[in-house]
Amino acid sequence: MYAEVSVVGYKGSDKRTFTYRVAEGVMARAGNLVSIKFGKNQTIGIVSSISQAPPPKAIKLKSIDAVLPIDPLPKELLALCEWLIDYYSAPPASVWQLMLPKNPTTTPRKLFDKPKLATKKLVELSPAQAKVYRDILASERPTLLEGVMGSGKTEIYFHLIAKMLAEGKSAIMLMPEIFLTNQMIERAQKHFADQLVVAHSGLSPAQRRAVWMECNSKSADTPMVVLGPRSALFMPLHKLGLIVVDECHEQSYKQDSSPRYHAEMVAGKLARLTGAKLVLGSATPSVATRFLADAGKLQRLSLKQRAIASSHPDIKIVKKDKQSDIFTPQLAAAINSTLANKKLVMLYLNRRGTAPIFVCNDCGQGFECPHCGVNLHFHADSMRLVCHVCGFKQTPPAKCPSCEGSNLRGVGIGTKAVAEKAAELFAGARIVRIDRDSAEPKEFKKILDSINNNEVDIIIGTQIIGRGLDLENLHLVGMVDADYDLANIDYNSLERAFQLLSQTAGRAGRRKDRGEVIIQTKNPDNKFFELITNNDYESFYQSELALRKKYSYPPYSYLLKLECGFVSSELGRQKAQALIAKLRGKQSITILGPVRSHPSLRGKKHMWSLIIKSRNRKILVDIASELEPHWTINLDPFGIS
DNA sequence: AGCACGCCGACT
DNA sequence: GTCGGCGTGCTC
Repeated sequence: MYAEVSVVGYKGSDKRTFTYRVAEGVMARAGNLVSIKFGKNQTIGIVSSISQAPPPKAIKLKSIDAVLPIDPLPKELLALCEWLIDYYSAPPASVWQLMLPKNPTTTPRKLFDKPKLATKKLVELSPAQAKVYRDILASERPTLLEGVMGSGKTEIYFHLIAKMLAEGKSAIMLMPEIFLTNQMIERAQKHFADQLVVAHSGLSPAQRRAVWMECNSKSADTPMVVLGPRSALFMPLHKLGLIVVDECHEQSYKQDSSPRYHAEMVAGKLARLTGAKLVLGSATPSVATRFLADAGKLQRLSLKQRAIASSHPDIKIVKKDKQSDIFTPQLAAAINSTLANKKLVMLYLNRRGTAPIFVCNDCGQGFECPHCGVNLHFHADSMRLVCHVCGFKQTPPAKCPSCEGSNLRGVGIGTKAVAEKAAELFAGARIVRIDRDSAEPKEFKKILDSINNNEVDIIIGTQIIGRGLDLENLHLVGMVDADYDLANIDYNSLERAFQLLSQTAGRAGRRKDRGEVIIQTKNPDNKFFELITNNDYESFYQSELALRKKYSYPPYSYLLKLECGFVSSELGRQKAQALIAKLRGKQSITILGPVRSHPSLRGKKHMWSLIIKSRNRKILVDIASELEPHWTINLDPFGIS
């Protein structure tokens, strides 16, 4: 007997399976994991099929060494992986690795104590929630659920999950990593107790393996709930009844290493393969997702009012001119009065460090990361120039290396500059800064605790504070420089800005207290701010969609982003030109580039990229599948730069 | 991923 | 010459 085996240790893209001999007496079935030799390495394979006939070409075959004592994987999941390889033109092994834990052979010790909670009864749904719940269950189509923060989406998810469990079916609930907080996990644990499995990034490899094994071995008989980030889609569940993708517009649902999949799309495919219900939830769905609903592919439901009565915050747009300080008088006054009322202030600026640029004032000489080619940011507290891509650090030189002048300085502002200035202006206020520089997991928890213990007056941070933090006492949100979010560097910048600013603004005010938001900008007349002020997603969507149509960007076209890198920059440019020449004359595509990538260096390699646009996705997939191996393939990239 | 092979420019 | 860095191809 012969087995077609997907080899996890194979990094190429041209072959999908390898044929192995199955020795007499070895029981191998499709879906089994097997231990095999590949080249000189011992690796793991997944049996995709078994056949009696030897392969047509005479090749020396190796034998399967052992069938691992693990139940065969769900066949829908194997089909999903096959689909993923085709749909994203991804290296097969990268897809198999998604599905398998690091070392599936080792038997786990007992790793964690499952909470023995009596299952807490679910809160009864309001009439509006109950209608949404019924419509989701009644519809053949997947659902796009539009609802602002606090509108009670989570309760609906929980009711749907409970219903599935009662029917003997499992559920997957995806959230962006940043929303997967202790609070959320505890809430889910209270309701689902030992039926719940959480797959967050804090798990050790051994715990991850235990969770994986539990899903694969138990879920055929005992339904389970998996709560996790995008990778949770690949948990081996045998009877799947429901997939929820919460905050489905979040960028982190697109994986930026191979396989470059989007969890929204993959969830859709898995739902079709398994017959599971699919719910996509967001207050600000991506233009692409909302467009699918308009096209009739999704049922659109919405939860208009917040479950907890409170109104949309009062949003003021304040003009900032070239001379303005970090804080306009209006923002400074609002901060002072908020502090006087013992309420919390949140200041948002989507840029870390003290200054994003460090230059010689005499000759304009800048400083770039030797590994990435991006400009280094200045951090005044540590007196370092830091690369925000790879973390490279250097001490700023005392003299300009080009003209020997000593007028070196930072230009522009980041969160550290805001924190410094705030400490000066609002003496006595207790200030914390939250961004990637301060948000090491344990550090982050400490900061959160101090906020919850009312030991903080002003929180300063990047987008992490707009998304992750849910604070009762928060009254004022100040956006220090909204123009940075609007800087038009990509076709989807506005969409991202709308999501970020409306989400961050939504943090202000709770219950009786109507929140206050002050947005500082040099262009207060920009129509965009009117839409933010009125929380008008619908108008934003319509105007953005018109732009996409005019310039033929998604959802009116598909994109393929290609990247290559060589030690010689010239060689990369030549390879790109050669590819363009080869594609010249091909129908229904537009090629943009080649341009130097951003970041332009990856170690010693100079990176070049191209964008290929088409209204026909299949054309792009075909182009991708015929490329030389030095190209990295990114279908449906998040932006073109 | 690793490893072998072959190409090419640099240097004794 | 030949050494080493770099790019490519191969693994049932």
